[in-house]
Amino acid sequence: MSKTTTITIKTVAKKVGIGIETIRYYQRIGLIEQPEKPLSGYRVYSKDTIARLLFIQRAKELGFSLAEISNLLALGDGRCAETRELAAHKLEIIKSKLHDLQTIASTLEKLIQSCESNSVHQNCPIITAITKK
Amino acid sequence: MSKTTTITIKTVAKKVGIGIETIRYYQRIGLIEQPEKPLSGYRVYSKDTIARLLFIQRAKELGFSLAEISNLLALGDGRCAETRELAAHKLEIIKSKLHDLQTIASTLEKLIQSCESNSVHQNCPIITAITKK
DNA sequence: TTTGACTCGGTACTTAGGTACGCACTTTAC
DNA sequence: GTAAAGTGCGTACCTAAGTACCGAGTCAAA
Repeated sequence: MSKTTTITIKTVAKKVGIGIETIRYYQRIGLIEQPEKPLSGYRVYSKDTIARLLFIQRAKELGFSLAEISNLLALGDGRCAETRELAAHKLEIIKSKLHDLQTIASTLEKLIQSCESNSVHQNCPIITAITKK
Repeated sequence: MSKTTTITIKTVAKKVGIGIETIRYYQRIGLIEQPEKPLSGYRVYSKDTIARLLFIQRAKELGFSLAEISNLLALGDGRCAETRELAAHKLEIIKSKLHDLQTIASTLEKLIQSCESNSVHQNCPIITAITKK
């Protein structure tokens, strides 16, 4: 009496929370496999595919690119050191980006402040600062 | 007796520190103007163009997109409040990105640590964590 | 059985910011 | 005066991660 839904691509998309086109795209670039196509009819997906897609989603949230995720998946569960290497490298890049953004934010903050304390309507300090650095 | 170099596109590129193709690209998208072309010969650039390009470079360093820089340039020096608005909006976006990256960095850091204290060769904690979140 | 929803497969388009190429000219250096 | 270097212009290509669209086939419900 259980609803044995055949898992079509739409079901997968819903479960994972992505679009059908995205799944097809991942298939095109080889990030996930396409299930065999029955002689006639629609392709049927497995729970493994859903799990893999969920993995991909979470890795994306951690800032990994699809290419990097592909590597992570290829490494799998058994090569801890290499996985750690990948993660550490990613962390370095993220830290460097963080640093850059912090510099940018504090510069912008200063510019905005100087602008706020500017009563003259002419000669915007922000523009001046960018111009004359 | 002074070296009156005609400012050709290559001169501009060198002074600003960008490629010729980039200058042409900026012309294509209307970010900078193309000087009139003499009936025969090469286009001659002005110091204003160089200044404008330097402005663009610095604004880019502050995280502004070319579209935003276009707005900044259109606002010019006289509309301080609007410029400040643009900058403040940018700052908000950058702060939000900063926050996201910080979250990502600390998650990654934890994962890497758990991986380092893992003596077993099987079941990489990083993969496990991404899988089971 | 027919209609509407779904799927397949392929191709094209999107954004942002360039980069590259090819051909015909022009300018400069020797 | 001739060769090399530089320029103009147009077009195509690049990355990343999708998104959109099309025609033809398929499935499910009424």
